[in-house]
Amino acid sequence: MKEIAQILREKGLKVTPQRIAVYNMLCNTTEHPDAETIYKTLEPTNPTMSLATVYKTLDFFKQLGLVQELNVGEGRSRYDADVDWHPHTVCTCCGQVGDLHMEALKNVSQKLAPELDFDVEMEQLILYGKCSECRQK
Amino acid sequence: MKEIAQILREKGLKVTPQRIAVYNMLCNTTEHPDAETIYKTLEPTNPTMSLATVYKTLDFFKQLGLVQELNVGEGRSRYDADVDWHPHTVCTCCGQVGDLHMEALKNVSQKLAPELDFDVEMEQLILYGKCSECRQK
DNA sequence: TTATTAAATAACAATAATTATTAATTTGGA
DNA sequence: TCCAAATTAATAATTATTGTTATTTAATAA
Repeated sequence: MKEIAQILREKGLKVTPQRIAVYNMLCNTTEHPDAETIYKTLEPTNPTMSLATVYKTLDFFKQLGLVQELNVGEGRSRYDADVDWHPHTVCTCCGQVGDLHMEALKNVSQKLAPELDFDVEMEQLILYGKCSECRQK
Repeated sequence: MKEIAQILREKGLKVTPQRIAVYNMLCNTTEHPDAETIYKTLEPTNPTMSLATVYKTLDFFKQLGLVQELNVGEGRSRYDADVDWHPHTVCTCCGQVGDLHMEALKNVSQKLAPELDFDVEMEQLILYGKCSECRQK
């Protein structure tokens, strides 16, 4: 886990308890939570934090490249502290959002970039289907 | 262009001017419009149609597999009458959303499915970057 | 052609996610 | 410790979408 305080200080940005709490929460989950979930999770330990601050902090981290925003079509954004490129899985049964780390899928488009009349900066691959738990039913 | 009236009739569903208007509008554009844009575009010719009807019609078509919903992270959904699988491009400069039709990118995940502990039903690939127009600046 | 009925629509209210505003607080440096 | 600028909490506002209901319409059969 990266030292968020240090990262912020290096960039000359202010270190606040709210930022540390949001970043640590994201680093310690694989659930790809949305803003509301992050807020609810942190509420017991950070009772004065507001939801708007969670949104602003996430936006701030996004600009810094510390978190990745993900929209799987639920009408709200999820967040991931793993900013290395990787595809995501979305279970159409239980809604679980997971990570895939497969070299074979990495930069699929980059390999085709010369053929494209498009300069790819970033790509996103989302697989919708049934997770292993839901398949067993 | 498919005959929407016939498709609806075959399935025993009602053919209404609103449904025909929405479907034809979507078939005649490559812009992947959102509900608001569809509504605004149809307003001159269908002055009594309401935005809620556009939403309901789109949802209805989605269930029927006549249109595809697409969320590229703008906080709203776009719609595409081309339901064959294809990746999408999103220009980070002008916001344009385009289609790609490349066999090489088709079913990327299906080829890897056996290795995955996940039963893929559908996949979505979005490439973010610069479109040809924006690159020339 | 008209009457019937179930489905669809328009109008509008309500909700949910997110962003904007602003006064008060806090951080990091002098 | 004090100060200035950045950040936060509280809350209002906005935007996208969905829900409700009375009215209208499409399809069918008399």
